Amino acid sequence: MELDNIDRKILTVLQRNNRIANVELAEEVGLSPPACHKRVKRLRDENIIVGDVSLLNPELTGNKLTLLVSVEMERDRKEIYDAFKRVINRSSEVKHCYQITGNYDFVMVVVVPDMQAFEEFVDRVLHTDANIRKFQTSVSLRTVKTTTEIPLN
Amino acid sequence: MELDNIDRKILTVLQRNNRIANVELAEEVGLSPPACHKRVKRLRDENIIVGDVSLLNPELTGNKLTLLVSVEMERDRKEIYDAFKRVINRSSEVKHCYQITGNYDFVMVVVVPDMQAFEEFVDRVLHTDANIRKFQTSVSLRTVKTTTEIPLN
DNA sequence: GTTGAAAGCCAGTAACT
DNA sequence: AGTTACTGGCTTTCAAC
Repeated sequence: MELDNIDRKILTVLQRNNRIANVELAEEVGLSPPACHKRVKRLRDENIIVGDVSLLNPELTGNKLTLLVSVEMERDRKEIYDAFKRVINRSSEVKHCYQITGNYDFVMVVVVPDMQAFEEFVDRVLHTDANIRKFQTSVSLRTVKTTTEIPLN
Repeated sequence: MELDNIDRKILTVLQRNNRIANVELAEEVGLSPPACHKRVKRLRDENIIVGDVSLLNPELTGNKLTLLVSVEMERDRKEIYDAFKRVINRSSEVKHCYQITGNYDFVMVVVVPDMQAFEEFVDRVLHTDANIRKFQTSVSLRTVKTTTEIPLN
């Protein structure tokens, strides 16, 4: 599926504000409301837009600690990796997880209310997995930037 | 501001789907539509909900490369850090950036269309900053997980 | 907090270019 | 692809409880 200029305009707007009225959006991108509506529908149907969500103020939620955990597995075996991925996806503490090249195999961002909750996470997810050789944790002092926006130029 | 159980229910739903009709949301959380509507309005007014956005399929946008870059600064000076943070916030390639403890000072997730774009980013943001001692890049083979949801329990 | 009602705007469809 | 025209439904607000 190809995105033309109007699609990109639509997506740029919706990535910042998806509660905009279709009539407004239509005007911003230079289309009639139904034409705009059809495009948005198509973008959703074709899974260009995969979700529509509210973002919460992280400071107001009581989740105060952000940690970065690098993980090295024992062996580069697919089943081992897949099992680990499954656990990660079930763990609500894990905000992001990337499989990477280099000294470590995974890096993840973990958000918890406090250190005790992190220790519980470590016990539950990391210490029980025999396939993890080692992991290294850094404390995040501050989230400098985090965005859901993908630039479309 | 305190969140009660109903607020948390509302936020849990809206973090997954903010296009739900107010009537439906009201039913899910066990309120009348006007009462529910007032709460959602309050949550937005009080900046508990900080944004409402569409999420795009990262695979369909032409941004194909995700890299993790760890950065070590020359000195731990606030002005140096602040200048760096400003550059990061202006760089649309940077999706996330955390200031951390440990060997490195920052870790960031950079998304670009290709390696050439990453090299341009390195030249523009990293090589021109005399306050950066070194940086280390890992290629992300796969995004195992990424979520905007904050657990509210 | 609730119900009920009213207003207006918008989403979503239809018919057509 | 695009438009205009329509309508059913929803948001949003209000009053009264």
